[in-house]
Amino acid sequence: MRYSQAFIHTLFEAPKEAETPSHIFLLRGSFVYPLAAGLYSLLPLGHRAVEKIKGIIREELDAIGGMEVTMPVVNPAELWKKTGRFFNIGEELIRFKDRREREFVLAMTHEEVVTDMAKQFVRSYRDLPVMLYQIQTKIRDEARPRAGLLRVREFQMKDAYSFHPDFADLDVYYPRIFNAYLRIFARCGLKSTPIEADSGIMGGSGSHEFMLESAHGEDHFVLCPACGYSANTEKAVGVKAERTPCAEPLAMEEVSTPGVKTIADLMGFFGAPEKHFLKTVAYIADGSPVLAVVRGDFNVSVTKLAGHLKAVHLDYAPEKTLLEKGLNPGFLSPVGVDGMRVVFDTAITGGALYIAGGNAPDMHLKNVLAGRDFEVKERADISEVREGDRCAACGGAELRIKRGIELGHTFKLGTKYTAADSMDVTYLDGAGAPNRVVMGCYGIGVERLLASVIEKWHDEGGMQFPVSIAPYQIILSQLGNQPEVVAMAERLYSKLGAAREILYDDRGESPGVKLKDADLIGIPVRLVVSRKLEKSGEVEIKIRQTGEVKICPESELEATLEAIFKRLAPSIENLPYMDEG
RNA sequence: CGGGGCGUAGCGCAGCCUGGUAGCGCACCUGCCUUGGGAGCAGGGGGCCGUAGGUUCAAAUCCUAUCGCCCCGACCA
Repeated sequence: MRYSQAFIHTLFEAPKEAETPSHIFLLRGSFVYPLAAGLYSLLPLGHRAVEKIKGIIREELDAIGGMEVTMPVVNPAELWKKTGRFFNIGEELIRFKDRREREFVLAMTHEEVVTDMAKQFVRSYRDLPVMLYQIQTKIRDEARPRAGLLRVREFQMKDAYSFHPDFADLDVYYPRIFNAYLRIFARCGLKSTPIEADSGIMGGSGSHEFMLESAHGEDHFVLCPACGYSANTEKAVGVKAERTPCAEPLAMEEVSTPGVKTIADLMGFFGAPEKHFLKTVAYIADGSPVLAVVRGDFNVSVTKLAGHLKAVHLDYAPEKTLLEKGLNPGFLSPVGVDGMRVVFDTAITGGALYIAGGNAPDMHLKNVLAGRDFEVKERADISEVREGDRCAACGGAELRIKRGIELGHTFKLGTKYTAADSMDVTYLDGAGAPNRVVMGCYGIGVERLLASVIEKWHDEGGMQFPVSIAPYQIILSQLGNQPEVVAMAERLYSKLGAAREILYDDRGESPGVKLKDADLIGIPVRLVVSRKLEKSGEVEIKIRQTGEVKICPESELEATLEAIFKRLAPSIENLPYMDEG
């Protein structure tokens, strides 16, 4: 491609809304163009990079037996009502009616549609297992799109679905997709960290998120530096240091605390550390109020609490509801609560005295003792791990909390969508008996992956693409418009263009502009021809990621490039592969 | 949805407080010149000042409403 003919319009200055590196460089480099909040057009450079990523995904999924399909974005609401998601999902799911008043949704994933296909065509155990995938537009009306392509409302997602005769077969298949994911990210130049994720009813090792460690990530995960245990913060389990029981339990007493509500205020008021308090938070779980009690130095994990309660909807209880129940926000307490479900965190043990709310305005209770002043009927791990908690897996090291971008998610779905009360998908086994189909689902956000690569691979001057997903492998910068220089550039362009994708900067711009643009758009290998080099029959080769520069005789150029590209190709060796049995 | 910030040319900004012919840099167009790190000279095109009301002889500027965008938080099947 000749730059002079290309639809590439780089910006000297970034639009002020851009703050994260990937957002800034995608805009400046003419990769994307914003249409509205969270909605972007992919310009030619961005489009090409995304197509490269999709190519890698296709290769890896085809290699483990996947078959690509295409499914509609507009889905009949009826299908989504069958699985319950029409009702369970909030405003993120766009619903509308067509001209005949029939209800539809815009698909945010395709479990319903693909399961409907499976229901139609999977009849026999001979049809299983099977894996179908699609790379298509998904629509989610996100509350807050942000950071360019990292979180958007319309995006391409690779979604894969596997169907199995039973759980054992899914367990056998799962490592293959897990390993394919590791290869996909590695081939895009990223080191991904698979972490245990919340898998709801499935439990165990049923779900993994593949994280890229990044300061601009919006997710947090826990990592044990000693044993390698890693998990989503919401799900991660840590060892909670217990408080030592007091020798002589003092009697509970009321303390007037006008306007003192938060743990921080209370610490000041009582002159006691965080862990001496009980933090009581009121939720509404599927319509019923629930109190969650954790120690003052912990926070409630909504995920763990919802999992424990088996609740679909879990929200903070509105102040109004609390007052109706005779509860006072800011002074909540497990003491003296009747007729309401109260869940205690496992950190709250007997023997130690606590300071709790008084369940009355402007009042707290001192010297509260579990078992004496309130009953602990229900105990569960409902608190979030903290940086520095000890690892529950190896018992030794202190857990670290990292920020990251979720690149992909693998999930043993089980029978959530194939169950009788959902879409009811069965097949006949060898004995002619009906059996329930078991599913797995596996997603990757394609544009987010592009943005993640830039988050990882950039410097002050711009992007530094891995050769595997760069929109062009080579940029040929012609510096000087002397006939000999032009002739040499043209010669190289046609000769190298046969084997590589090459962007030939033939513009009449000054050298500074051309070189800055080459850096900005991050093409991995830059070739320069100039008057000086032309005279000696040489070409300059610069590698964008490393900054290495070498001068190469034109006659040796192809062999030299061959070696360079071989060296630059991302490796898929030594990844934390799962045993495929 | 809560908190904060911003809407003036494609991009970055000034002008607004104190109302009076809409400006600067980059980009773009023409010509000359120039080719190793965002060159030079000369000429030029482009804006209902987000939108709608109001105040006023007069509104980018003051008032009201509304829409949009960004950041932090909540939320994220």
